[in-house]
Amino acid sequence: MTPPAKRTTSADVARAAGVSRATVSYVLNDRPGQSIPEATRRRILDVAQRLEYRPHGTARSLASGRSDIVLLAVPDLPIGASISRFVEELAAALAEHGLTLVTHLAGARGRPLPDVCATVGATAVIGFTPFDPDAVRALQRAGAQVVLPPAADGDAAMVPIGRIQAAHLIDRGHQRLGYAVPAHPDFEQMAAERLRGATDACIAAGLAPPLSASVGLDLQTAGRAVTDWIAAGVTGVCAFNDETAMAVLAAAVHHGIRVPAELAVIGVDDIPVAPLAAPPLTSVRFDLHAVARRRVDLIVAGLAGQEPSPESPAMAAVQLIQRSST
Amino acid sequence: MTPPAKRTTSADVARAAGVSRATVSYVLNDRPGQSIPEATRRRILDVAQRLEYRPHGTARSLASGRSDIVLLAVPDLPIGASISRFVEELAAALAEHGLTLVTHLAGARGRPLPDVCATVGATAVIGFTPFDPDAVRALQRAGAQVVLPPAADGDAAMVPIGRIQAAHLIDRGHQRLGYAVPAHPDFEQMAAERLRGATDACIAAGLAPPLSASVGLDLQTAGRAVTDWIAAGVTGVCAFNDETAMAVLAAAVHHGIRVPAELAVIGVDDIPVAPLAAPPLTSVRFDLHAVARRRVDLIVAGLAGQEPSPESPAMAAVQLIQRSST
DNA sequence: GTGAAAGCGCTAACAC
DNA sequence: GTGTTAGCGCTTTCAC
Repeated sequence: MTPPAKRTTSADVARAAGVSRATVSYVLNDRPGQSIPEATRRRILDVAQRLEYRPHGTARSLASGRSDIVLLAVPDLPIGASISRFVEELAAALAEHGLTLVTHLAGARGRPLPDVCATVGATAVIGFTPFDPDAVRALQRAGAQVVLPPAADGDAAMVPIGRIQAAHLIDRGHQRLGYAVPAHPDFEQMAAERLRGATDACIAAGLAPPLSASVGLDLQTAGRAVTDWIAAGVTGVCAFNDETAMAVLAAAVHHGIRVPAELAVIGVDDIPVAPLAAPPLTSVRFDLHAVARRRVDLIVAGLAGQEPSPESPAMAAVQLIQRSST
Repeated sequence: MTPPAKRTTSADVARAAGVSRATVSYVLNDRPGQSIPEATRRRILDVAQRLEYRPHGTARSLASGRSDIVLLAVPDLPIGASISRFVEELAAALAEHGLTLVTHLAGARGRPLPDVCATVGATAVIGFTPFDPDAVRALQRAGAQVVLPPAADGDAAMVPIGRIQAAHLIDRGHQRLGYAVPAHPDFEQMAAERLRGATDACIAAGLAPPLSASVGLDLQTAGRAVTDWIAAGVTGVCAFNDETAMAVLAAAVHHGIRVPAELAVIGVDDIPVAPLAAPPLTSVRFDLHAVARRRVDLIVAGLAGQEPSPESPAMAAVQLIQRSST
């Protein structure tokens, strides 16, 4: 039969160390202002280690009200590997504050986010795209103390990406730009932000805004976009992401259009296969580390009761990876 | 100031419905053998809905011992979009059983898995690659009642993939096969399983086992592998995954080797950009849905106290997506 | 059929 | 400094 595998409880530790459970609690959470003799302290820590004691998070959070669990809601998008880098950064940064990150994939057939939030007892919920006020309210009622991004804010971080892309092409002499928006409707909002960045760059350079076109991951739609662009005199295209960029690339090659001579293409994310494209794809990569830290700061501040936070709007450090597609 | 946002508690529902908390609990969990009048039942359900009552998972699991939370441990690998499809299937299948799935990305800088398990109070833990006995024990002590895959078992599901790949190439007349193992060390185990499948297929067809070579996501290593293969008379290559396959493809093109005429290549996963490769990449896609259901069955059985489960070894339904790289 | 009461493992006042 | 005590929100036996 399955071993019931009794967990080690805080009482076990207390007994083995010859102190009370309260003392154990104090030591393990090293609460300040409880001058406990170093000897006792060490003994308790020792015993806990030896017994492989692991605080029962469930009980702890019930008692304390806090849970130290942060829930990351990932939209059900065909997101690539870049997201896992972000998640990892986030988890690491949160861990430094004693917070535990778990992820929930939003998919329609799974459970609704507020349910998940209530089930795991998350203290904070982080999303990729901003939550609307109703969603925020629902999450709060489900126990979340902090919900990010709060309003239509966070996506401001997307703007610089488009700007960098366009600026790069403009730098290289392109005067008429195209923008490839992915066909997937869920990307719409994000794409609009990035396009805005590209538009800003064009206007700042005295050029016309980019000619945007919808591009799916197939030669059909990509081909149509490419011919339209060429017809309009576009010589450089910013793609929403690398997948879309690769579709543009493939379509250009398919139509006998030389890249980058006749059409330059730049993506976003620097996915693993980007260097393997023909020609290798120029891409833009943003500093997930910085973004993650920023998010974590906001959470920690929020949990500590401070309102939103002082400053720092969109400090997404964006890095350009130049390859031969531009 | 931030609204404290008092949660609706089961007591609130009880009061509003004019019954006791016990009754509310019975109705909401519809426990059998508690013949409760349909009228009361409906009233309680109604009130709960109206009050947006959401059971406090934390308290519930503390009281009941169960938690209905399943933790998926995702290895920190450059896994692509296929994983998110799998996660989604899993979440949906679990939801049907009232179980909630959350994911933890394993990364070294995050918190150790047993800690996460204890913190969220997971009832079951699912991994991608088998856990060794020590890990299983640690997770059990952290509160997990079921841990999958238990031993070096689950990966048997990988074998058919390699088999199908090789069989496809053999079918198309290839007599000498190559196998592209990814350079990333963490894929080693999985790759070995898939290679085993490919080897099986070769032997069954009276051919020599595939010539395996390590291929990173760069032209360097891929190029070396390709020239080695060509020198050895290899005409068809099974790649561990699509990324690796695309590296092989790119290297072949770079070396002026025609695909598929001189070298055919087949990948795994059918990632979004696979059709965009030059030439479009033949791939193998497995039925995540079936795999997910299988996993869920094992979990539900395990949670119900039944041991491992009756049968069904490796029923991964594998589907071939034929494109022009083979 | 429904309610009262005893905890689940832990934290946090408050006494000693 | 350390132990005692009262819950956190819920489930679950056991009376009514």
